[in-house]
Amino acid sequence: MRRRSTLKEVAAALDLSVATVSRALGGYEDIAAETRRRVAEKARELGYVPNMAGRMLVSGRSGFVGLVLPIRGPNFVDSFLGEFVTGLGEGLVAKGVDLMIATASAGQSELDVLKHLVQSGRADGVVLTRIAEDDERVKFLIERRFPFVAHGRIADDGASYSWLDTDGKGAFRTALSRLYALGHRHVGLVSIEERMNFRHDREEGLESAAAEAGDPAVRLSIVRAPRFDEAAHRAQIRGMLSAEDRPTAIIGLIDELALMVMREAEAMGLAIPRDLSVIGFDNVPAAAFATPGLTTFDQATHERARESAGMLIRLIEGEEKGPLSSLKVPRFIERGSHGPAPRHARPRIRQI
Amino acid sequence: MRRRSTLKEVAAALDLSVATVSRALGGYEDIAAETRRRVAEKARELGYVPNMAGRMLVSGRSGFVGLVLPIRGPNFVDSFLGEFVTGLGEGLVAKGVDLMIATASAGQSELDVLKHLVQSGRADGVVLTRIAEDDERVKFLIERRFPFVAHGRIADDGASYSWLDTDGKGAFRTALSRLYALGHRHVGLVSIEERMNFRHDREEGLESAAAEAGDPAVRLSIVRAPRFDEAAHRAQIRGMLSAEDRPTAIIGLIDELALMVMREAEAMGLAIPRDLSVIGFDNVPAAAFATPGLTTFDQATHERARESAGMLIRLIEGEEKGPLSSLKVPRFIERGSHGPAPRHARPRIRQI
DNA sequence: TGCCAAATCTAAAACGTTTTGGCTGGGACA
DNA sequence: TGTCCCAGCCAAAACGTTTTAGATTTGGCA
Repeated sequence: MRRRSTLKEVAAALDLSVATVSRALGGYEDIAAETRRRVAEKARELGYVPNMAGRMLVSGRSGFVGLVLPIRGPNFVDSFLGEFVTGLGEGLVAKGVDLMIATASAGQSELDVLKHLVQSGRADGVVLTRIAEDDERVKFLIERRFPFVAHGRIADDGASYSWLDTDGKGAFRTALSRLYALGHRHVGLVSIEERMNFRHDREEGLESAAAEAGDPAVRLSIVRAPRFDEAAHRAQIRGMLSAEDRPTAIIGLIDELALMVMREAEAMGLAIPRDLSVIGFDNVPAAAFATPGLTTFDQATHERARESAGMLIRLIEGEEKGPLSSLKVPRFIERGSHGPAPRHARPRIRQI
Repeated sequence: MRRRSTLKEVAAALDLSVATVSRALGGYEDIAAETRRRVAEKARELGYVPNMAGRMLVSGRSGFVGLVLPIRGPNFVDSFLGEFVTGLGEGLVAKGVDLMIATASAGQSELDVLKHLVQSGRADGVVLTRIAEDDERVKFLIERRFPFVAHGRIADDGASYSWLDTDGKGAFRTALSRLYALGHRHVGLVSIEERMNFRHDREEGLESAAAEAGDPAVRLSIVRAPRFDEAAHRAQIRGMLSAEDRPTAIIGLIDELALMVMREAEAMGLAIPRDLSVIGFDNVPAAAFATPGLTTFDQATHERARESAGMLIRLIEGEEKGPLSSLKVPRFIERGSHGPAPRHARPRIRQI
């Protein structure tokens, strides 16, 4: 088993100086091509791998990009985050940057973790997910002039920092207009309580589309419960479905909620899409697999994550001065969970 | 916004030497208590945060532990891995160690990524998940004498490296004997094709328990499909359920598969648990939420991950010489998805 | 032959920390 | 009074790299 060797050792083996070896490996032009070749060969032979610490020390960069996992639990790494992390990792590794994942330990807030990350210099830039309306992490980073990319915008000003986002507003407008065209007039939305940006965005899309329909018959019913409180969500869904004038279509803020609607509806004896149309957002794997398949929107999380990696690296390298941004329109995936509004008498709800 | 300051600056501000400041902050006894106090105060005042690179360089440690994400996709970060990552992160941060996540980019194997991680010195130790039978990563790390902890054992020798694992064998024995006691004689298993350790372990448990029942009526039907090939799994499940002499109980190697069984069974008009008992493994959130709730085993992934963090750190610090190991028995979570075998499907033979 | 520019290489400094092996001054002790 | 010890502090080296400013060599040309 060969020990890791250093520049000094490679230099000694070739009777060159450390500086020459360093520059040769760096591909500098002021080193003769032949020398570069010899150095490269010897380095390989000795199993030379640059020491990060040495490099970091002089460059002032850590070669890491940080991601702070949100604190919710116990399984807050949902399929979105999982996909995001892998996409990010792939995008970074392609540029020779590594990804560090920071988690909060008991008693630490997400902001504390972020501060530690930034101040210790363990990361050269960070990626933020799940931007809240008026997010304190964003404020901190901007004030600190620390490179970051946010997955999601802040409600008001989108100009002062770099972000990339999905057009949830547009997506939910699309959803409503499709449903409207299919005859639905009363549409439900199962949403969350947290003041997240994407929630705001999507709800706004739904509301604006409803208003623009110019049809007094159009009606929206919105219920909200804390993000991970399944019991509360279920209760609200049941309440919505067992109301005398229940919606003929229900949209889930995210697939998870839409799938919950489907299951509750089925448990109550409603057939989908005959008695109820359901639309989600995210296109999680389970959405394709549900019966019927869940109609939803795909935001290509994996690709967006790769893209944010590239964006962040450009920011860190200082290649770009101004903030970057990118808004992508999610793809509408039509499966079997939505259809024409039921014409006639509604089936009796099975009491549970 | 205050710039990060260095030891030198703190030293200058107090008219002390860098060495003294370093030792004072390190809490060494050969620095007067009063001096230590003054140093600590000034360091706080100046916002001193130790520079990792400097520290790494002299200590030879990076302060990182690595985890290589398995390559499968697109969403290979399932709920197990998500929970594992957060648990690991929490366990590490408590010790001042950070977690780096390495992903493979196109064309790289998981082993390549691991090698890079180890050779570049970016991590002081690694955690391995999803151990295959005869895992090449394990071999590499052992040969290299690189500290690591595996979540899962290698089939043959469990002595030569550190691991922690769940007693899947015991769990599946439990599952079978419970089902047997409830009158089930023909039990199905929906498994995967990959030669993973946990698969081997659990299947063995089932088979040994079946053999030990000493009842010729006991019969096992096992089907296997590639881990992420949902279509294949569904087809196999349907095949199993539509057979003339279908099992009265089906066990899923993991909850995901068990839930799939439940959905397919319901789609085929079978009531659970009246017509079919289903048992899973993992206790994913969806298991509690399914109707009826899925009976399953809980391996407390989060806590196990924390534990592996502690184990790995002890290994890195060199506090422990010999390999460490820990085998935990998963908790049997009885929900509504299993019950007595249907009478008509099979004559009662005898109670155990 | 002498000079100059280009090509190639190098010494040394710098990055921020920890650790080693002292140094210093004062009190205890003979 | 001289010697020794000890608490408290420090200078310098070391870790491995990159970069800067220069040194050396080579060959062309007058």
